[in-house]
Amino acid sequence: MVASREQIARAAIRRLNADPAASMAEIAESAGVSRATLHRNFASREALMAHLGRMSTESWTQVLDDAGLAEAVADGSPEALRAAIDRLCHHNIRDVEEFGFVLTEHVVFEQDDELAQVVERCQTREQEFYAAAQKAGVLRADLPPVWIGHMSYGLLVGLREALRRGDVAVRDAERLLRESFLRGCGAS
Amino acid sequence: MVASREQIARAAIRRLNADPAASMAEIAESAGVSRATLHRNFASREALMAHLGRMSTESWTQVLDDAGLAEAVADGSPEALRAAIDRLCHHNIRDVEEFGFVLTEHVVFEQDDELAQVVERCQTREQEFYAAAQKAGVLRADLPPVWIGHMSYGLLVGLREALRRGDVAVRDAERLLRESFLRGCGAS
DNA sequence: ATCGTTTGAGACAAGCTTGTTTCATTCGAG
DNA sequence: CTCGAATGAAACAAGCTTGTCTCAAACGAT
Repeated sequence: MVASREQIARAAIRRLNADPAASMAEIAESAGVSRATLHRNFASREALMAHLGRMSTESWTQVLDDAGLAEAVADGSPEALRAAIDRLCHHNIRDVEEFGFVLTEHVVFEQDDELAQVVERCQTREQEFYAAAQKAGVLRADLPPVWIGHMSYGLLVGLREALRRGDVAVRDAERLLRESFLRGCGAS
Repeated sequence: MVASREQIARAAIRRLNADPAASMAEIAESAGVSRATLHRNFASREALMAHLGRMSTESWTQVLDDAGLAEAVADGSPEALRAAIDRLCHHNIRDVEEFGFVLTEHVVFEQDDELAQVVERCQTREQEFYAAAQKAGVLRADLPPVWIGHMSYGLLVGLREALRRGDVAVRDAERLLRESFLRGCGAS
């Protein structure tokens, strides 16, 4: 069995998604390798967490790229911005399914300055996009972009919990996220 | 110094809000008592957590009572239900400020069956209220009540994070929560 | 088949956390 | 003031986790 570094990392993510407090021994077991091999690939738990954090932030960056935020902002038309929001919801869902546990594990980022910077850059990108969407009249202007970012984060946490408990089907997730984000629960 | 059980519990909450992984020694220090006294009041960490969990669920129950959900459902008028939603947002905010760390510490509840039942009862109460609000046309009917519950939870997590990082002022919290919950971020 | 590499199992030390106990000190009610 | 109760400091054992190391076995390319 050739257990590559990345395979181990993916197994670690799966395990930590189910049990955020899993020990290195438990992670190794989930990955189907011995504790020794796990440590040969990741010198310490901190190193493993840093790697997972990096994977997570890279995935987030990828989400923002895939959603075409920059292009939508450059375009500036309401249609382009609206479409970007839809894509953002779409890609965020796969991100949540994959890296869910990172959402509430702030410790991962607080340890590593470099990682914290990437996170902040992603947040800034998002907020600038939200601000552009406000300017174009796609998002309401009476909510601070920074709050819209936190709200979006919160909705993802709630969605993850709903999926984890089986209260929401994956196929409904995108619609619920988009509708809740854009229109809320109030009857129009 | 008379350090009552409840004073210690409150100090523990404050500490755990700032550092969810705090050890018993750190909690004792934050409470201004020795480790021995902490253990005299709470035989084990599990017992302390169970007590904090109980406080949290009692507070949640109190929030639902104070918001007058049952009365609003009995009344049934859109105005009464709308007012109850406002009160729910209002009381939820003080709950989040106080018991924030519990939001993402599911472990607290998964340990204790009795606690898990109380949580479920609170969730059911909320969802029944949401269903009534949908029936009265106050909340849109195309979102499952169970999702509205998770969404509300998610918004509270996001709000807590926003408050914790100083991105949102306490005085704005209620309005942001209410507006986001009811109308979302999309421009009408 | 062979040789170098990778792996697993296990032992090991170190550190931290938890929970208990002891004992001297302090507090507070009477 | 006095005495019982509560407290703090310290030591202690036990358990878990982390990280290292060794060695034999399995693997894989040649």
